[in-house]
Amino acid sequence: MKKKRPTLQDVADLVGVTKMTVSRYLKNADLVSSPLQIRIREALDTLGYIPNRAPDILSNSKSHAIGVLLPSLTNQVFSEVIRGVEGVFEPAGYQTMLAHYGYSRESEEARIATLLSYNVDGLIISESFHTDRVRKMLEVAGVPVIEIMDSVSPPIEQAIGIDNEAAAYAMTHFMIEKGHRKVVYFAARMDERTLLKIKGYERAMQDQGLTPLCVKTTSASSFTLGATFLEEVLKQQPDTDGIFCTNDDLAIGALYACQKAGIKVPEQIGIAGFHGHDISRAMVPLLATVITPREEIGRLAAEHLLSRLQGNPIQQRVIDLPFKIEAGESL
Amino acid sequence: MKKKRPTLQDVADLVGVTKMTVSRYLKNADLVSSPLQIRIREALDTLGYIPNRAPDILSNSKSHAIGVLLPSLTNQVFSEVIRGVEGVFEPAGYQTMLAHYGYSRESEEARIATLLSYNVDGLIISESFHTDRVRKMLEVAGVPVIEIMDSVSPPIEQAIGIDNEAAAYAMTHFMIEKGHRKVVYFAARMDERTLLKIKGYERAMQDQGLTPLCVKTTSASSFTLGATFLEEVLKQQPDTDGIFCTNDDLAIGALYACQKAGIKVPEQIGIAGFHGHDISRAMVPLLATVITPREEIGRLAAEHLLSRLQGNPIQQRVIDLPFKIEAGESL
DNA sequence: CATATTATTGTTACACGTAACATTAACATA
DNA sequence: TATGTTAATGTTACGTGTAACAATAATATG
Repeated sequence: MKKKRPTLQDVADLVGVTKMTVSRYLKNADLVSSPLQIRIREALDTLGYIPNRAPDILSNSKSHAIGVLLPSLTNQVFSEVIRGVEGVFEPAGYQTMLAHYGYSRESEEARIATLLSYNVDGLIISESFHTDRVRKMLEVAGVPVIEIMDSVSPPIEQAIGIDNEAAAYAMTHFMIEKGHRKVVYFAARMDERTLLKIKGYERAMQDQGLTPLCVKTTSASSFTLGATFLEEVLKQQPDTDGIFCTNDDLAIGALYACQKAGIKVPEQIGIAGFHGHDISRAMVPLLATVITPREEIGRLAAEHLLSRLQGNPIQQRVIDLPFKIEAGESL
Repeated sequence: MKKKRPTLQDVADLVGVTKMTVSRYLKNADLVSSPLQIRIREALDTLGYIPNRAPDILSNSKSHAIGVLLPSLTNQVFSEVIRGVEGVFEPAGYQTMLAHYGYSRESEEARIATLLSYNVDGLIISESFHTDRVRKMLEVAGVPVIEIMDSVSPPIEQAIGIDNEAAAYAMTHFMIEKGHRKVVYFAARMDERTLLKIKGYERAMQDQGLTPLCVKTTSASSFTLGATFLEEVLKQQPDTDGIFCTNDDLAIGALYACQKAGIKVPEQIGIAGFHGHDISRAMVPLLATVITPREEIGRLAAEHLLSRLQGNPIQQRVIDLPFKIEAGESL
């Protein structure tokens, strides 16, 4: 009953040639004679032929699809990474298959297997620690892989990102320079990058003889969470005079909570975030934050992957991109 | 040189059975004898076998992949839609292929063709107007299609969304009720949904005997744009006492600009946004906005698509979800 | 013990576009 | 006219997992 969609053979039959001739037309119209070009074009139109990549993928395993595996698709950070990736791959004629693993290693394994089962030509993934099973899969699959977000070393093949630990160290140091002493760190999610940032923060505090203090949760960050954390800290450590948050969301939440509570920022408490989203750079007061090159990470990852798909060798194993300390008005 | 990744045949050879037996094991381990189960498991492990969906897609054209086509992948609205979709399809064992078309119809055609060339089992798309070519493609492909975002009528098959025009009408009406008379509309992008909202706004103004005024641009919205628009309007229409923005970004940008310029919100100017993102519901003052069920749209679209993939008929052609007027503190 | 039944594994064919090679037709040149 | 060259189209084979059917072995039943 449900007629299947037309194949090349159907088109060829309508024209009265073999499917190979139609295939040639599709690849490059000038490979067939001009009268045939017209008739084939008409037949394609009449039947509404839609190309089918499956047989080609099967016989030469080039899918022209690349897999992008991220912890989350909603987090704004990763949205911007995706924009960077798509900006390169879409014009290059590659289809991106996005997957997310919700920060779970098990899920990461399953997602990579799925992407590979669709014969993606390359992978962009976003953690630097991987289980042995994942490493084996990537090796066996033999597709180029790029790890993004942290400039981790040594990478499986190639890594592109920032030095999260150094970035957190720098911002903490900057806050101390600005006169904040009792600086508390607000952490959420507790993923790999957050752990690195905590390390940087703690090191910076200790280097100045100060005592680090971390408020943590494994759940996702949000504006509300920033506010909740602030209340908690003010209750337990009323002399806190600085808050460094693992991302802008927490920072903005904390800042609004201060405004509501009548606490002056930055006079009474200095607040800093991480990433430098648009909102942080438009709000009043401007948020102090670490500006990270999220879109560029995506763009570069895609460009390097593309280069390797074109047969070029790895150019640079680790690409460490610069971050920037934005002073804002909240410190 | 580059050893290709192992096939079922390689695994079968190692065990000393036919690939059919291994295929059975993969589908349901109990279909093969227990001693074989162990040996197959070992062989799979040794070789690091990765399933290959291509042949199956080719022979029965069920890919267990669904295509999601959105105007933009970075816009927070669509991020949340994606979350809703993935929340359903991921546990159901479907891989989503995301694509975006940057609000261009040409690109929409190309992207749909690409998704179909990978034999997606179903499509979620996000415009209600489509070219004839697109309609033909969808018809020929014979896969279930769901249109999301606006509760448009009549849909190709099924549409899920909100009534954008009614929502804009309701908010405009609410602003007028609150005493704002010279309400200006800030529009960006000028996509289908924005046009509907403008229509609702204009109708509401006219119904109250007021003159609608729209500030427009085809470029993307941003916080900065909201600020720019505000300056412009204050120069040209200094007696403006209300601003209704096509999304929260513009509204927040305008609100911050007011704060910087010393204009009191809502006393001098009332400001309203659209969508009700987290930030709008956390900021000071709370933004008046239309709360839209973005994630639910994604979730419902996925659930209905899944139901149809399981062979069920269309249950309801148009699903019109409720929006909510959030009064906030900015009106 | 013979036949029926079930459990387990094997065989064959298929999906469809394209690379590689083969053929035919058309034209040019000596 | 015979041979060489090019242009245009055709033929064949291939990739890999699985449905459908076939065959065999093992067990049960009368």
